[in-house]
Amino acid sequence: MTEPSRPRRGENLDITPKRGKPTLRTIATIAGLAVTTVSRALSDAPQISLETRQRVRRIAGEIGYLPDRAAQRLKTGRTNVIAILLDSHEEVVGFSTSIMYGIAKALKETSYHLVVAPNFLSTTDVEAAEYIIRNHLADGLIFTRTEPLDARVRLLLETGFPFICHGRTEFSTPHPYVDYDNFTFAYEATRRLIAKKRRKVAVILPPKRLTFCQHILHGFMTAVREAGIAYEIPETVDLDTPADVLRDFICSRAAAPDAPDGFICPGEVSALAVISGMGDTGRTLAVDYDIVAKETSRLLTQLQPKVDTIHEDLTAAGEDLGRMLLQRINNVNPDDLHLLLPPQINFPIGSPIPKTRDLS
Amino acid sequence: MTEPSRPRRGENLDITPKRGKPTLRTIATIAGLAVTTVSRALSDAPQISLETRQRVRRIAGEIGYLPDRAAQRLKTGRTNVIAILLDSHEEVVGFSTSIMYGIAKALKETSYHLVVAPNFLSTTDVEAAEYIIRNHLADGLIFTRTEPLDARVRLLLETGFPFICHGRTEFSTPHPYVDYDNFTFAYEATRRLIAKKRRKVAVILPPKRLTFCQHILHGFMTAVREAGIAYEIPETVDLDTPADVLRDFICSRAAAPDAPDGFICPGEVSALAVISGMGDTGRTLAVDYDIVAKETSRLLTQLQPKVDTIHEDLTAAGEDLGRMLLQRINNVNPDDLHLLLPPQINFPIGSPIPKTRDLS
DNA sequence: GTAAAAATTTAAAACGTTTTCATTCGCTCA
DNA sequence: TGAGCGAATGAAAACGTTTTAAATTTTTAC
Repeated sequence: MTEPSRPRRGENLDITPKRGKPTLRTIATIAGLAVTTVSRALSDAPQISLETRQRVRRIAGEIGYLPDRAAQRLKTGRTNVIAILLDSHEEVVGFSTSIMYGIAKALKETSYHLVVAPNFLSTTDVEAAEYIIRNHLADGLIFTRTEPLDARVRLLLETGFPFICHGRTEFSTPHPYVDYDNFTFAYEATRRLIAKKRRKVAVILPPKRLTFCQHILHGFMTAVREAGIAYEIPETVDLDTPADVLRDFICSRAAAPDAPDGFICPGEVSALAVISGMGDTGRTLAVDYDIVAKETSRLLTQLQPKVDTIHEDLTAAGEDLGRMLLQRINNVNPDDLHLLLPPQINFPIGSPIPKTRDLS
Repeated sequence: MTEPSRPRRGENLDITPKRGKPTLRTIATIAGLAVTTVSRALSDAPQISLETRQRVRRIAGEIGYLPDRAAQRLKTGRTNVIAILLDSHEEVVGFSTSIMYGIAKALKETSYHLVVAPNFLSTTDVEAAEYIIRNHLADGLIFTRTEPLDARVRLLLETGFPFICHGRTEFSTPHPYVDYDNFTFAYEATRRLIAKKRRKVAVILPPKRLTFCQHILHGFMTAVREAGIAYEIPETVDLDTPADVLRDFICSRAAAPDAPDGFICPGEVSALAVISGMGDTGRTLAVDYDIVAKETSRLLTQLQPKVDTIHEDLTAAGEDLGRMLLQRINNVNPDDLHLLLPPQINFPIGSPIPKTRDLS
């Protein structure tokens, strides 16, 4: 047996690891400590003496140490990533971008990163969620536009994978969500039109399968019934209908003698389509008819003669989504992770309204 | 020497690893092979016999094996991730979303994921790029809205980190890019207005620091000079100006006796602002003035009396960006990774134009 | 002054891959 | 027959962490 090739203590002077980046071992060698101790010192473990902790921190800072995420992830099983199912539809201007911007804001000072899940394209949203769980691509998942019995929610509840969604569902098991109070949006929007003496109001609803369609419908119907006025709910178009199709529909409808003289538009594009369609048949906004629109960007601001708007702050929603998902990952009770964001009404409202009547 | 403790073939029946997920070892045990061989078989290494290869593949499929990305990443140093610096501005409708959608499309069948870099928010874009390089957060980087001497490009060229950008620069070192032919856009747009007998044309330029501002200006000036007509370049507003401010500007300008009767709008929001502003002072589109707008969503389609548009397909650009970045990561020569996307002109053009005169 | 207890530190074994280097096995060729 | 060869497989060492269990030092208690 020849001399063992293992270097004795201090013998290995080549501190720099293969790839050039400093590792725990680099710090350990410099400080004359064990890797274990360094690891503990950096993660504020209890047993490390204050002096050692500070010295390790200082060295780490000086040599620009950054933990290797892959190694951490391999060891701990945590990815430090949250994923979002990116929506392909873009009828609400800047929808996904605003949400993502907000999420990124919430993740800013954490160790988490945001990955965009390759959901769309010949894959359903459920399959995308499945993909994320199976590959353990993230520690948590965010998605939007929920349905009452959303298949994604069902899957995630079954597997116990942490998630939060933008929009409510009707599952009996509670789960985290952030939603916008679309009931109040629709209720106040409708009352505004009624206050402006409009006598037949119409609402452009979101696709029926989406939960928030029910909320808007509910708010709309409540106001309409309270006032006892005529109303109209177009069946052949919805909020996701391309602008030109929607406009053509409005055009044809405007020609009829019983055409509505008030419109609730829960999206800026639909508002533009209505204005354009009505304009084509000689109707003037604020004279012959009125609109209350949901505003999510600065698109409508000041643009038209005067459109009443109710604002929905999607970036704020994104920030809440990110923050609350992190809480969920840290085992906060889902019952404490419900948030209903209030509409920001950009016109004077009349009599006080009953508060949040739609929370089941 | 005592009996070695290594289990004999088939002796270790505890196939399932701690975390429940099948690993290479699971397959190896089932197949009675070494982990090495399994790894090779799955990665199509040359020395493995066809029979073994097929058997391993079959078993892997049956037990639902998925490689652990963290382990691969730790071992190989490759992250299998590409990052995008998300732009916070959203004056071009759906800009970021469309690009990301395209990138995701390009990444679809690869092992790559897309992460959104936490760039914005009290951090400059350069710092965001630095962060990504230092943390080795991704194998490649995508960003948009380049400047002629873009600080991000400079940094990335220096460090040799793979990247591709949307927009050109003026660096002498070649680097991959995808760009839209904004020269032709502006040139043809201007010629269209001239053909419509407009006698004074104005262009809403992007912020001056951006490269594509120069291209638009160049195309505009070329057409204007060829025709020898009057023109106007507003100095106080640009494409990133909020819609309401832009509209107020147009309003005030429209009142003057020397107001333009033709507008180039390289973005849909600016087109709406112009229409609104001109409308406020009693000017009618297609009668008193004309617009040629760049169209990136379906927002303007059919909406207005008749706006001439030139289309820019941002999703296609995103797809090219993703595809070409992967090529760059695989060491394709940067000189071969240049792409200039042609405008899609939605109106009849007159005489043939010289082709791509703007490529230096 | 010593034994027990507490406070620190450390060695070594994982996590699941890839990769280097060795080994086995059946052949061919002298 | 056995050296030499190529094809196929395998053992073991990494990659950079975290964690379990053990060892060391220091403090406290008597």
